[in-house]
Amino acid sequence: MNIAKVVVDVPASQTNRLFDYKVPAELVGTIRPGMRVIVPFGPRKIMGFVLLLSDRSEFDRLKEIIDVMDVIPVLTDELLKLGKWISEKTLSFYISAYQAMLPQVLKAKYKKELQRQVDGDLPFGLEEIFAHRDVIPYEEFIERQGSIKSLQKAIQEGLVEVTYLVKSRETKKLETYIDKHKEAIEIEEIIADLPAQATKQKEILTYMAEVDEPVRQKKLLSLLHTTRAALKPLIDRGILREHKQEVYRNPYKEENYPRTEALTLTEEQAAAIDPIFDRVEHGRHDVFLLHGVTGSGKTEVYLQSIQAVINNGQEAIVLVPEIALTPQMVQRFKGRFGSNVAVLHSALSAGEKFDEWRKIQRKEVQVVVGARSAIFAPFENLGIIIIDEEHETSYKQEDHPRYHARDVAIFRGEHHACPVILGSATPMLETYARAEKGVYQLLTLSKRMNEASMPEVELVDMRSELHAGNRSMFSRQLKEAIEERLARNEQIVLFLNRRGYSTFVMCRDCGHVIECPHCDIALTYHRKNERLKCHYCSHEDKMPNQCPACESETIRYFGTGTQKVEESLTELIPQARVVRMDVDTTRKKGSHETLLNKFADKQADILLGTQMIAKGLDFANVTLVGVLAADSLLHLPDFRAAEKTFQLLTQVSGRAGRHTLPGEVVIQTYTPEHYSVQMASKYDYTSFYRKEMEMRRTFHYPPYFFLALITVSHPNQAKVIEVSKKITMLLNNQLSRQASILGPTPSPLTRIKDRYRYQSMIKYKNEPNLSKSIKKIMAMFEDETKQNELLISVDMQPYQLM
DNA sequence: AGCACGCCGACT
DNA sequence: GTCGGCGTGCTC
Repeated sequence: MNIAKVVVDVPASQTNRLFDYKVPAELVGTIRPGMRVIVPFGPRKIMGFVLLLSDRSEFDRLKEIIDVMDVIPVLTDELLKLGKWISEKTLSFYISAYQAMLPQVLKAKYKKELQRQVDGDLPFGLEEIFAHRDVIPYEEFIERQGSIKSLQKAIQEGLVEVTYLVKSRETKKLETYIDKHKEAIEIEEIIADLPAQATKQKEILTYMAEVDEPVRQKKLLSLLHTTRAALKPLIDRGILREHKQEVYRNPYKEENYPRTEALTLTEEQAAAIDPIFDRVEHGRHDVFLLHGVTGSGKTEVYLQSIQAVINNGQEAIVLVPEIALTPQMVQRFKGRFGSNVAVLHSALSAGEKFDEWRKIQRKEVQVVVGARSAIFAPFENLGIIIIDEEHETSYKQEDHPRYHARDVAIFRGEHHACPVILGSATPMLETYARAEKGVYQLLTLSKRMNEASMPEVELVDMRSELHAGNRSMFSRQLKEAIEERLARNEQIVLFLNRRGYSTFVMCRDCGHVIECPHCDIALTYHRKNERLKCHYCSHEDKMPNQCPACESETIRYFGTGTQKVEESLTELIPQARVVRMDVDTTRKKGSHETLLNKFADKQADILLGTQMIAKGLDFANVTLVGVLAADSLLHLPDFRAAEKTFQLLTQVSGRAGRHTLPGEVVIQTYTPEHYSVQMASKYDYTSFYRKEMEMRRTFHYPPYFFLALITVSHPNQAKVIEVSKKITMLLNNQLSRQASILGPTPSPLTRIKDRYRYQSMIKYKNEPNLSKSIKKIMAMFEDETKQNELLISVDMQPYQLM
């Protein structure tokens, strides 16, 4: 077994395969699959992952592995298999899939250097750049405009050599520890012999004589109110000893999390958790959809399931949407499981993430709570995988490899024969459909805990507000409700969805929105040429002067932001104290927490915000939730618009009246009759599901059809159109008649960074050869993709149609 | 992705 | 002749 099959760190189609290397004698037995190695590749040195060890190779002129970068494999056998599967599923390179499963710091860093080979000055003007140094970075040579020709000549004459370096970025945090180097009795003698004025040294020694373990230098110095100046002579004299010890960067100090106990489950919760316990106990894989209304106690079900897994000696992964991974959320897991939890969150520094990851790798924790990429936690004895808010679109990675955490979870669940729990108050249509078909097991929590009822929802028709002469963005009902709460000292959450506020065109009189006749999707307004376009099928229209439905002339496109809302709010109700939370006010680290604490401490009456306040927040004193514009998401050029609207309204409404005080929700909308608004106001998921399924069937969207999105981009628009058309044609030839190919059409974001983007969408039911066909087509453009600036990207089961 | 090699036009 | 631009093909 002295031949290693290696995936090299070169993301290109020609190198997307295994390369064989000889394992040098001194590394036989050390090198194992899943380790990173440094290998020669052409004239360079690069990093690679060992996938297999073997004793044969087709290739007879093997080079040797230069070095190994790990002591323990960074990828387990399971993750090696998983990476292969992901790259095939998402049509991405093996190397990209493996890199995506590891913390950033394990990516290799490359450096190219020039090394002087002779004494004395270098000829051809090279000495000026070397400036008597033996080694200089190649980068510097280029920066200082060194002549490549001269360099080549010098290399040929053996005066200079090019060397390549491969480094890992990982750094371990070290702390200094102080230890005794003499017996306690000896130390007492030394204390007695110290000069009278050496008080601090005496204190230090007295302290050290009494402890039996090494002490953190930092702790020692602060405890005795002294500095290293007093410590140094003791170390120099060999009485004490210092050594560096690795410590974890610990962003979540355990002491900050008061411990909590398991709560008594409601009847519904108990019924839901039983089948989960059963699968944990019997080590059987199943996917459960835990469909529970907001405030029904899904988290408690997770916590107790995890406890069972821990008792079983196994491990648990919990995925939470990035945006919901708040301190409040971390508290719930740390509070229950203490230091047995690792947290992986994008707000952590690269080093902190690495440390958390290593706790998992070394099996120092049994639970990991994190955003999407935590699904790759290198556990080897998984007992459960939980995906909270499974409908969240952030579980789909938007760049290569474009994987969905749910698919990865199910792969791992099958491998470990353990249950996968998908939890949501508003499951994705695809998920619920699978639960209905019996592919997933449905578990339902229909009631809130503490007998709290769902808040009453009032729909306000903004068209009639307008007719009544109210042109502000606050309806009379909402204003009144806010004032009522202010008078009672209760709190309010106001929700504005800024993202949706884009460019759909709506009549302010009748609420009519201009849609594409073929796609049932709002047309997008293009300011430049005053035209309306469909981003799915390329249908185009000119911007009308009057509403096609009611002939009113108040038809416009929409656009506004939270800042504007805050201004008009303080104008309307000057006594209100407002906290605004959006991307702008939460950019700084920790500001998220600061703002929420301010609201929790009742230093503010109103929490005004975007997406980020829709989820997971739990404030007992909030009795009113206002949604300023329910339609904002509804008319995005996206077939999931209705679903997203329903989900958002339901989530936001769930923020009110979660405890003893009853809650109320006011939803402002221009289309109160739309089924997603209607059903959300009644908390009627099932009816919404039926209606939306009908739409999806009619318009050939998931879950009835699968999608694949091919995006072509290039600086030259004509080129993009030409290539996209050709691809569409080729696809039409290769796919079955059941499949339909839409486009090419300009992407919603048609030009990014001076590149034009066009896309084609494939809707299909059963195309076993689709991946192969797409690969074949991409291969046809390979030459152009390389030399030109042509880019073809494929997204299987896309979420973001941009 | 880099990097070398080699072919071809342009210039000392 | 030979320098340098860029297209082509390879990396175990």
